[in-house]
Amino acid sequence: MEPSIDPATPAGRAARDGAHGAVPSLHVRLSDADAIPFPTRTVERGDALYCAGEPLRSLYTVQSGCFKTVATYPSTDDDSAPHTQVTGFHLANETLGLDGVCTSRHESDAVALEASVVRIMPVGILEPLCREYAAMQHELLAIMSAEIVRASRLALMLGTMPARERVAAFLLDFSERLDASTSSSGERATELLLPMTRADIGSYLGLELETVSRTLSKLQREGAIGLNGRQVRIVDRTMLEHH
Amino acid sequence: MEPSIDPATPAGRAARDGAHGAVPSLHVRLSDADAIPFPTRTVERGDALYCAGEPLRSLYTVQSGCFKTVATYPSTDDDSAPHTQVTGFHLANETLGLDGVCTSRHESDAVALEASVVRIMPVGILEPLCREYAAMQHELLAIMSAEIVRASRLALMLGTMPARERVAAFLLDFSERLDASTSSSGERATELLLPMTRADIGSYLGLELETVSRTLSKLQREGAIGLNGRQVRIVDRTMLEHH
DNA sequence: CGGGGGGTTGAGATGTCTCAAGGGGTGTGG
DNA sequence: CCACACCCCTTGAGACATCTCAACCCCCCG
Repeated sequence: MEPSIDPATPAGRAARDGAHGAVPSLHVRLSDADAIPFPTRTVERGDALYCAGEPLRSLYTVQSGCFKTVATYPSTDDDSAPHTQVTGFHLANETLGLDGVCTSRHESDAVALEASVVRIMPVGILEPLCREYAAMQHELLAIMSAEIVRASRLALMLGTMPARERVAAFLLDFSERLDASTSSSGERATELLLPMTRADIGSYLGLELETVSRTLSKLQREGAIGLNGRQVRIVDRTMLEHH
Repeated sequence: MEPSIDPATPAGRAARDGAHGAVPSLHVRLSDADAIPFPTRTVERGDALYCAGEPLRSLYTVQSGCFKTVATYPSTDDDSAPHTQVTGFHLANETLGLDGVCTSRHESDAVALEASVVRIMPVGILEPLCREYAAMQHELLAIMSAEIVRASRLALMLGTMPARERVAAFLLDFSERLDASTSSSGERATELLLPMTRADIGSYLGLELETVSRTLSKLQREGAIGLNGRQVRIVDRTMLEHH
């Protein structure tokens, strides 16, 4: 029995083409909802949009700003500190709360990394709406599916890549999504202002903050990026992509 | 027909019950589809149910047997070997293909680890059906959400746990799901017959197969498990859970 | 001015990987 | 029926990446 995963099949290539070089991303906007007058809410930097365990009332689309989602996981029951990890960063036009649908409770905390605005889409309204409009239902399913893919890619990255590649992939992905969020489609952002700390990045990438810092410094020394605190300039994109 | 997300629906409960302490899991059955005469298909051990890149025609529910899903990811474009990883194992009553909805193409390969039977649910039928029946729509959303949670937990595990905890969590999760799949609810399976190789486990857990082997051996020496090739007996559950 | 959060960098500890050898099983062809 | 090949698993020893601990800096804010 040979599982025979053929990386050269047309099918395999097609799948990868959509993936780009970088990692997760693939957030999608619930565009059909644009026409609907959902209310918005402002969240200050450091405040939680929702917390793990709270009943799920709504899904949220980021209008402006940036969030991190943080999952907490008991340290296999008792004793010491529970495992905790940043499971994602969410920029404008991306949707938050999808992981809570299954249990009707939020599975993670969503914390604003800067002053942000979200559009509130109550699930009690969203579901009937989706039953009415096929396109909308399909889009919701697509968004959820994309989130599955995003999480799987994160897992793949955490399972297979060394620190350098993880950080590089993170930067590339972030720049792409920054571009997508400003809808200045075409070229990608080359000047990034990271709204999160090194510790956040490390948590997301499965690294210690020192490792993140060191890796960024090394990328700078090698001329791949410019670095000034949270200001990052992507100097040599191919250097980040190829290895 | 209950439009809102109700934590007390059978689907909701099923989803939560699967969560438990261990890691991923959280597969749910599309129970409402039981009444519908979807066709089935038999897949021989080692054969692919679908491959990455293929257009998404159907979702599949495992009737019997076991699958692994394998994601391939180009090594940041060119040069050497592409990253590849087992992103999940799927037992009876669990649903396959969810990650393909967003792109209408499968994102990974699904390979049978033993002779298996699946129920085929064409998306072209499933979506209209869900528009008709609120409960079914909700259940599909819940399943997809559960898959997001599962993938996030895997990422969390890969990002934060040492080898020993990963292997222990894997065994506990597998035993729980084995129990769930045989619907002998209540107590959990204590005697496991793993259908996958050490390499598969390692790929899934972000470890080398040698590390998996060593870790299993150590767990055996310490009296937490009994080990005989792919036959695993869980001797001391708390030893696996608590650190 | 003092304190605290965030960031950088160094040096040693350590867990996992890598490379290598060897031991069963099982299927197949002589 | 044996022999061989192949896959899977186990175990060892050294290499290496990342973690851990620690010191220090900067900046902002009270």
